[in-house]
Amino acid sequence: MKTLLELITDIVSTGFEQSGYEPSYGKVTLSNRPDLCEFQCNGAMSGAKAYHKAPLMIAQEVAGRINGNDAFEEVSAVAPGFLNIRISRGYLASYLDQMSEKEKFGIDLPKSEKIIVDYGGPNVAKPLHVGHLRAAIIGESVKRICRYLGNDVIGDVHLGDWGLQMGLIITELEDRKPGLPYFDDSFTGEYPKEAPFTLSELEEIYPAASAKSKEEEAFRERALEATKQLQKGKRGYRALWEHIMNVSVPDLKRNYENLSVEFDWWKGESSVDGLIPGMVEDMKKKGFAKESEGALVVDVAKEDDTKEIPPCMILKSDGASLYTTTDLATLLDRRQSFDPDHVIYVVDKRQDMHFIQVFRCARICGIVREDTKLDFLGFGTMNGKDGKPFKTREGGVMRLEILIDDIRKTMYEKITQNHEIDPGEAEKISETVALSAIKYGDLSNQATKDYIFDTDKFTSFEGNTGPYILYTIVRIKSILSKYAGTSASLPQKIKACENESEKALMLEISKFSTMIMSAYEEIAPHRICAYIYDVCNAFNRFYHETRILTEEDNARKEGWIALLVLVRNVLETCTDLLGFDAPEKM
RNA sequence: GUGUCCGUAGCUCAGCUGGAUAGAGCAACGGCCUUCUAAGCCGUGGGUCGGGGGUUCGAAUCCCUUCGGGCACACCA
Repeated sequence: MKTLLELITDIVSTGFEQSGYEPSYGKVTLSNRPDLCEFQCNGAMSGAKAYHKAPLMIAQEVAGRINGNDAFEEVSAVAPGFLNIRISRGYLASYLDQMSEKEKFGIDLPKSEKIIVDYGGPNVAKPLHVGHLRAAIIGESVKRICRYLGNDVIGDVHLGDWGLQMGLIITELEDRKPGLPYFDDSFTGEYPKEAPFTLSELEEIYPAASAKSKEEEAFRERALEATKQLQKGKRGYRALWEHIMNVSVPDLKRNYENLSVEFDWWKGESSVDGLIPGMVEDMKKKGFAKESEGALVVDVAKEDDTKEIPPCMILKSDGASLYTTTDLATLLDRRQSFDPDHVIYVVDKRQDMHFIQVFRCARICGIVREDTKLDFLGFGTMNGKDGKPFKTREGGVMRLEILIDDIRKTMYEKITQNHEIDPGEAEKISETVALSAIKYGDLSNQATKDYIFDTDKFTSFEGNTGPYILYTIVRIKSILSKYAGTSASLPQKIKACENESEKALMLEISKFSTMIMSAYEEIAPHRICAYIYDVCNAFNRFYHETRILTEEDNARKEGWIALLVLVRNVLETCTDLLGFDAPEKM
């Protein structure tokens, strides 16, 4: 069904047309002066020049023509040429009625596409830290939004499991436990099933090895060689790699589950290793890849570049593959197994150069279809209150688990402070609310910008926060469940509103379809946050001045309940798209 | 150095496909609970939209320039 803006635009456009003007001048937008009107049309001013007429005259002409329309309460022409519109209560109510009857509130689904959202990007053998938080939160929301709009969507975690970090771990392990059969080239038996390390050992080995490689050139050389040997299929290294995966991946899964982040594919760089030789051969054969300074590269520069774009490196001079190689092979794999129309990467914005190169190279070499859309949603850094990258108090990297746990504890304290509540229940609720605090705090900012992670702000129940949103939903649910206790079924029919706060709430709700389309087209979850915040404010105002359950006029009461059902459904749909839920009470 | 993103209230952020008086929240101050969750609502104060120029009837928004900051610039990922 059409959006409210489209419906009104149709009427106003007809008004322009009937008055002898181009109908496209009838485009209606939300008013930026809510004190004067709800909708406005500026077409008379844009058209004034073309018709050599005073804008106000045009506006008056059109206003006269459409003023009687029963969609409008009032249409007025105002200097210098604004067309100010107030919508009629009956028309608004019937629009909301249709919203509540229709699937997905009556949005017109775009043409369905096959989409892959590539987010997460954790490295195995390394604990998730705050740097992974944004990818997970934003990517999950983007995935859900795409899916809601009727697309066939795959979320791929795209593990970092094939690069130098694996070589570093293997080399460090060899130094620590040289007796292991994995390092004995003459060993031909079966390797042990049990991993020669625990998760916490593994998590300690990587940073140690990483630090060592920066200080000892020889160690780094060995790690690079080990990486290459692993990729070439050295038996003992592959067996070790399996162990690393088996120890690390379940832990990653558990962590993502705690964040309500769910991947359809747990593929990684290693998954596409087999595709690399053929892909490279093909690039060479077709003449796209050539040798440069010992390495194999594809020139991706364009004439109109405003700066130099370095060639895309496919193989290092030692013959090993790297980040770009696996990303290209991944695109190839995706084409073969899923053939997506659109791939969206949710990755730190510092990697934009990498993706410019990969995208160009993929097109030049024909790895993706010509019409496949490739998008890079680069997100900004999560900073601490000091405006610098988020760190622990000691200055180290903050583990994700610790961060989440801290927020949960804060939430638990707040919840138990305010109410008498069963500790077990408080525990569950604080988990739910903490997740909303973290996710909303992130998503309410534009993804592309850096933002400040402020625990005090995010966990507050006041202002534009997750807990405030949940609190509002809980209020609505509370009324509805009380009403359900006294009545067999919830009424569906929304009545024309009587007071201003009710109309304001209905107007906010009516913006859903416009909002969801722009959130989708712009890949911008923060649009949803801004929308539900407005809806919540409008609801709380309405709530404050309306006694719903004690209303004696039954018809009026039922209309309100029907409205509340719609508001709740819209809000819960939105929070689900953001990746969190509301509890029944809090 | 080159490129790129950003600069809006004391703080954190919206608004940017050009429209009327630039919006929220926090913080400060003042009101509102015998009644559906006061974790709420209502109100007050707070701004040369970094500076300068231009396009336009109209610019926070588009263009140029300048200052300040973040980030990236082939053998890590």
